[in-house]
Amino acid sequence: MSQPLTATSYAVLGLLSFGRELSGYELKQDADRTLEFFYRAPSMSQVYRELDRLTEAGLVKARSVNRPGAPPGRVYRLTAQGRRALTKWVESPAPRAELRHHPAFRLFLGHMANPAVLRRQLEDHRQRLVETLASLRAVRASIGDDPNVRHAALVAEWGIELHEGELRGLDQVLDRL
Amino acid sequence: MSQPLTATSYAVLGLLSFGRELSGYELKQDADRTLEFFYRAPSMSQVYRELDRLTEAGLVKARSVNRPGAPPGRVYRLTAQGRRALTKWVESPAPRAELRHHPAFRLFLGHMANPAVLRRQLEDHRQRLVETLASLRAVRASIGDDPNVRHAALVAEWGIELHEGELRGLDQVLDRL
DNA sequence: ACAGCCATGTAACTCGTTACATGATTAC
DNA sequence: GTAATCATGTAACGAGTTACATGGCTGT
Repeated sequence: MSQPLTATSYAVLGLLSFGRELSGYELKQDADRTLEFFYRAPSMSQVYRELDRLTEAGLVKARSVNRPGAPPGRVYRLTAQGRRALTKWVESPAPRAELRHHPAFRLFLGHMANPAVLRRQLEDHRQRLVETLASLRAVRASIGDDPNVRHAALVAEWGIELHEGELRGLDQVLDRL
Repeated sequence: MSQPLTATSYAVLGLLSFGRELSGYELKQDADRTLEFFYRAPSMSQVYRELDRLTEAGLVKARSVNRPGAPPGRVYRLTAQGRRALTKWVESPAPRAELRHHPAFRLFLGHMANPAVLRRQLEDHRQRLVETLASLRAVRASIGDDPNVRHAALVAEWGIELHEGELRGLDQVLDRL
């Protein structure tokens, strides 16, 4: 009996759905570069655990490789069954988006803090927001209009609007604080 | 030796920092109404576990009560030590905001889905977004300019801008899809 | 020879969840 | 009397984290 898969399992499956065979290590790097913007990138060890699980369930298949410039390892690809399972998951109703907004949490409890410290917190967050926006714009630009990653481009555009809204709101807060 | 507290512990502590004594049950309700907008509201059982932990650490204090219209129970209040601990936490650097955006995740893997099903997913999310915005505006309006909950009002305003940005981005995506 | 990256895993642990158990009070 | 709400917990589990362990390959 195979245990039920989680969103993280499908994240790994999803990264393999773009056609390239990937090692656990490469999967982690991909996750850090793409998934990170709208989901949580799993830890290295979690990636390997998911790969074991997905292999056992027959959704991915490993192949041993000896690549130049790297120690021997394994690369994974989707099986036909994995492809079907992924499609089914993508088409199943998505749970609501979850937000764990620590800086907003601090603001909510602002009556407990020194006002200058609170403002500093928000300004630090503003800096990170600006950086995130720059990364997102760089990602969007690097994609161009490659139809292969059309949806990734849309996600990037969506993320830009979302973060611009957050930045506008934050500036408003800093004004009124 | 008391175990280290988590963000959830401080959430409970934070809800008690507005001055009212609250029961575990009331804390859960408050969390669902306020925290929910920018963080995760803990489950009922988690709230009780945190209260035990915070009591043991001397950060909150319980008092037995018999209120009309309810079975006997306990209400909690912050201790001076709890107040200090909370201030220290609020003033400590906030981790970055975390997003687990399931609908964006589905869009990212849109190449695996039937286009009509994908669009439907996004339209369902749009509906929820509109509802969230309405709730946030209602919360903001109900607060008025009560200086006691000034920061909560700012969080609501911030949330409105953020979600408006997300909605704009989503409509753009739906246009281009 | 040593730093740094590529690569794979195990062990211990924490957080938080769901399911379950219990029972008082109030309104119908 | 019975359903809904208020109220408090326990037990079992799951998902994911950090810390640790291991080792090969490449460039300086």
